[in-house]
Amino acid sequence: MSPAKDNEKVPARRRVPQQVRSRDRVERILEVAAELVVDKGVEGVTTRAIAAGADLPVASLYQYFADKEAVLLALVERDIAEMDAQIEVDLASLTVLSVRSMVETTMRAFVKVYHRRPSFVVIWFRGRTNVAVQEFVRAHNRRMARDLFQIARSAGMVVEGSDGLYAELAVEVADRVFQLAFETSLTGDPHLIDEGIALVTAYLETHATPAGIAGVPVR
Amino acid sequence: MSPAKDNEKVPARRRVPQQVRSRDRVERILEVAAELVVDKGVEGVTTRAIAAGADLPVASLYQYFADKEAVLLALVERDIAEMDAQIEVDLASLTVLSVRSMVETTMRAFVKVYHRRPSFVVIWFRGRTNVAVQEFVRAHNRRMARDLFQIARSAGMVVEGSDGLYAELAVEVADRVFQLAFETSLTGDPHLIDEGIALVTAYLETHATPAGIAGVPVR
Amino acid sequence: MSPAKDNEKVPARRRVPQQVRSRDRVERILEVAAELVVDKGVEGVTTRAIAAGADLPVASLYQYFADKEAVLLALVERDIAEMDAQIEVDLASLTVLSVRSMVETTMRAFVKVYHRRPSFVVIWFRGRTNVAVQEFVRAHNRRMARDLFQIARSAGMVVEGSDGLYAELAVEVADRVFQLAFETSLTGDPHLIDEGIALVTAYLETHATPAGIAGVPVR
Amino acid sequence: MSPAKDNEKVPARRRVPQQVRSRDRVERILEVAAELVVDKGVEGVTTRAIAAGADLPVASLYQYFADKEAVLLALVERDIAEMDAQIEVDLASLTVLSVRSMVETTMRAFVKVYHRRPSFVVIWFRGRTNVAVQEFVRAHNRRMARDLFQIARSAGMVVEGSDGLYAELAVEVADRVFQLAFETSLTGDPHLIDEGIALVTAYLETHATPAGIAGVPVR
DNA sequence: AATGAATGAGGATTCATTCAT
DNA sequence: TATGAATGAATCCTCATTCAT
Repeated sequence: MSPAKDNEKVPARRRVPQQVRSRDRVERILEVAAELVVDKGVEGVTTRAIAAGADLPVASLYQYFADKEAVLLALVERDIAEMDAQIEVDLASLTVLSVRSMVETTMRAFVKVYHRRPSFVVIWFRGRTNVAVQEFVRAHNRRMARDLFQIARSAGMVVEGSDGLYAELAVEVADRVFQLAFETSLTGDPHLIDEGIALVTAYLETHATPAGIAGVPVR
Repeated sequence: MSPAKDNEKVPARRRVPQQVRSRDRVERILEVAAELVVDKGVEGVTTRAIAAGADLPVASLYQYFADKEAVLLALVERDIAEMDAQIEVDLASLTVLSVRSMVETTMRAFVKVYHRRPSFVVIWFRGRTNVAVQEFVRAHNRRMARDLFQIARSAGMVVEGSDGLYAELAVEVADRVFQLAFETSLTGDPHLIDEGIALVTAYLETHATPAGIAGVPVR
Repeated sequence: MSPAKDNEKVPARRRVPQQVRSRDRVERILEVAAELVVDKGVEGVTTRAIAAGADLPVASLYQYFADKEAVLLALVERDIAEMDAQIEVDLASLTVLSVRSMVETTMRAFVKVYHRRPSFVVIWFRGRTNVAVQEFVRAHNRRMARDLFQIARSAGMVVEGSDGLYAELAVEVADRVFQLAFETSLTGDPHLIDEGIALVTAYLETHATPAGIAGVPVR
Repeated sequence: MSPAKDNEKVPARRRVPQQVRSRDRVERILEVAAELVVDKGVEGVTTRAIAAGADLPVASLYQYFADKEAVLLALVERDIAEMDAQIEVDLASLTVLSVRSMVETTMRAFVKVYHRRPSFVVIWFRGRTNVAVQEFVRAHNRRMARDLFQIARSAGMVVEGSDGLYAELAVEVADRVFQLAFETSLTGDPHLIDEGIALVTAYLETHATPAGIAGVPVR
């Protein structure tokens, strides 16, 4: 993944060595920030601490990131992209689409990435301060809800007259169930996750066709 | 300067007035803190700001509270007690107990108090930093779940073999639905609240007896 | 002069020793700031430098002054008060009031204080950044112009129909002449000062009665 | 990327285009700096801001200017040259030379350029930090005073024994009157300007011959 | 019980300039 | 000539807490 994002100042580069060094540094910064988040919480991510950890002058942070918040946002963007990829792969392996299988597959995909990316868990579930992060994840949730809803509708799983709002609420509720499950442990309470899947499934099945509940084979 | 002259006998009332003053001051501190929370967010609650608002020396705060977090905790404790009272009153007025009526009554009772106590909304739904607060509310949620579960079981609304964990999850999910509904507005998104009630009801009905779904008259 | 001003946070004190230490510190801060101004210019006055010079933690500055600008303002206020006193004394010693004697006496009084207070010279004539200082001196100039105008009018020195605006302009022009004279040297170019006195006198005499030009004995 | 292909002969014009580009860039830099000065004050002129405004790398500024102060100086030099030109033209149109007509013409010429070049007003009247600028303008003022004095003396307007110092002081005082008039408004207080002209005239007339006061026809 | 005074520790960000390429 | 990258050095200010009195 390119480190270039809107919220990062990525200097145009001319020579390969520079580029490489630049990328290294950006990655080092993100890495250190991720560690700090996990070790000391979002509040522990200070420009001083990042700079010290990455062995850089504080001023150099501002070569790569507009400000401190942009570092957290970059972290979140990276992890969200990973979630999208994981969901896509996992959904593609389904042979039967049902409300239950879609919910379970999607939610388990999230859990996989949460395990790989504990820093996301901390930033998102424990420290919702950063407005940019909040808006980014919220927008992503909406987009994801829409996409999943489209898939379900194309497969004839959704009852007539049902709009995407149910999907959005379901995604947000799932998000909060995860928050609950990961609030005290970085691995997430498995029982809570199972129950959460059941809960979201139960809710969405109230808006599903019989086929959506029974399952339709993927063509 | 006091207008008391040396040759007047000033009655030596030391105990009672002190206590009274103490209570006044504590209340003033809480009041100011609540205002600050609503106006400037949890981060806006600084010892300086509280002291200035309550017209007290900063150092005097530490006569009444161990530290800053204790002030927020006191605020939360007060509001939680109010919720318990509201729930008790509202449940007592029910003539028919059902999963739906209990869920709706309880959740609406919360909303009533949220409206009366916007500071709780801000502390709890927007600023989850304070560990003491978190543990307090979590413990309260568990206690409440247990109590409600007992009521429902006594009324024969719960299927055999069901344990209190469902109730706990339901309470926590409800909490997160409220977080969602109150995240952007202090009045709470009414549509989201309605949907949340539906969602929690649907979930709990999967563990209810037919009587629990149909309703049982209160004796 | 008490160091207490609106722009200083002066803590109420209970015991003499505290009070004394407090006053000492305020004075030490002002002293250090004055030295810094003279040595390094207004830009050289940083919170760090003051704190280092006064052997205080930076944070302690904020016990006595609201912010950095308040320190400069305190300095200026102190010096302005000294000017007022000097002017009052020197004018009181005049036996004959004339435009020339009033202008000369007043302007020379300023010069005396400029010599005693080089920090004022630097702050006012070389670094007009600080808005609070600017407004304070400007307001003082207006007040002084009004006062002098009243004295002159009471003595029958001012022609009918002349308003105080001429006095204000004269004061401001005198101020600029001083700026000129002190811009490159802290002692002020004496020739320029003499010429400035002549210039302001010439200007004001165009609004003076014959008595004002010739002089009236002080009763 | 340039659209030039390898097999096209690209004419090897190296000198002229470079020069042209160079001049363009210098002009763009000055233009941006002037805007910044007016919009954000002298303090708002940062190398970053100039570079951003001129769409140049910050480092490239140093190809054309020794340092930041040099940019301001260049701006001032340009504007001062314009003033000289304006004064020359305006004085040339006089048919009668008198102290009054010379003072008025010269001072009004300044005002004209101040209106055309608000950046000069800000740099010179509100931000006297830059030493190079200060020395340049001061030197120019002296030269101008000498020139005007020569003209006046050639025309027999100056009393015997009068030296150029009076002219210099007059110029500097005029400068300070302008500072006063333009301190709060970029258009200058017209009343103050009129009074300033009167003031300078009154002062210089104390050193003028009757012919200088009455006026001498230009040959 | 009350509080004036004091402060250590830390916060984010900006800036002019240099230099290897 | 041109410039991307890098940075040392500063900047002001805030905060929770303690402690002698």
